[in-house]
Amino acid sequence: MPTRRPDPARCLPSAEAQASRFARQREADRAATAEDYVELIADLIREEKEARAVVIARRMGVSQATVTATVARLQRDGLVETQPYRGLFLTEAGQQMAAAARARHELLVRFLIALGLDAETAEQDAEGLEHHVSDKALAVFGKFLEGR
Amino acid sequence: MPTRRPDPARCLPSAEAQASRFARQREADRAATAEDYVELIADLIREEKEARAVVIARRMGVSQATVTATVARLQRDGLVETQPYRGLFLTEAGQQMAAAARARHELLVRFLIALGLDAETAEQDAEGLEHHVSDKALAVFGKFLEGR
DNA sequence: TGCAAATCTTAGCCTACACTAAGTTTTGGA
DNA sequence: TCCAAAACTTAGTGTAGGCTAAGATTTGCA
Ligand SMILES: [Mn+2]
Ligand SMILES: [Mn+2]
Ligand SMILES: [Mn+2]
Ligand SMILES: [Mn+2]
Repeated sequence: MPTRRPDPARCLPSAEAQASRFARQREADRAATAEDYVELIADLIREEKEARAVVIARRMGVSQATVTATVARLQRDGLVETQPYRGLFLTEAGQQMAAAARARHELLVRFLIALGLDAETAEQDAEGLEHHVSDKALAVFGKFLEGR
Repeated sequence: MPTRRPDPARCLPSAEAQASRFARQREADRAATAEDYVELIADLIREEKEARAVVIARRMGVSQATVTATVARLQRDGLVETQPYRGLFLTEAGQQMAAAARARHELLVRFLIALGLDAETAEQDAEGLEHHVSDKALAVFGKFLEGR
């Protein structure tokens, strides 16, 4: 009987490796709200010329007070600038984050649809997956799309 | 010049549709910690006969105090039972959640690797993606795996 | 042009999930 | 057997991201 290597799927990773995966996850979680906001702000500016807090509240499904608080954090973090009653604006950093978020979002949606998922589910899933997919995985998805 | 339908990718979804996607996302986010804990607890029980809080702290990369607090919530939510100095146990509901989490996790890893991603990145990404992938998407991934 | 409605802010509250520091309890080995 | 180390809990703190209710400011239209 040959000594068989344990099935990797049935074998725990080292504590350190696992801990660092979870730590990276927590990182991504913390960044997710910022990404969704700047992506939405960029979309609104492109499609409707301005990004008003009311509209963001409506589209995020959240109260206006929550938007005020969240935007204050985004401003503190140098992603957004505000002029009350005049909408929100993205800083350079905010525009870069928005562009990256949009690219990830759209690639994911195209990938999921190419695999046979319906459009609405693809959009729904992409909204969450986009924050947890690595650049390496995105590259692999892109390659899949190219190869039909 | 034919009237052309707007490119869906360049067109905002309705406020209601978008809000409900984000709401679903927030749901998934809230469930993620519980899923990771019960999955880990199940793995530890299977691989090491018991799931001690210390070990969970080490593997989650988190303090023991954090584990105490989180486990209290899991217990409150009927997923886990505890006997101090004797490890953690899963309730029926906890076992079901763990099994589902494990299945999603493993399918995702196999899928990512099949697409050409390296194993470590696949594991890293799966740890986050697993909480945001719908059953429909998983079904599609499974089909892809079957078709080689 | 003036005021009602829309927009935005403030105040006060809550939960989840992190942390450190300082206990308490259990266990196992000399 | 007993005591030091390991395991666990408690207390106190902080931030993110939600909420409602109430107040302030601006806008637009009658
Ligand atoms: Mn998103
Ligand atoms: Mn998005
Ligand atoms: Mn996970
Ligand atoms: Mn997992």
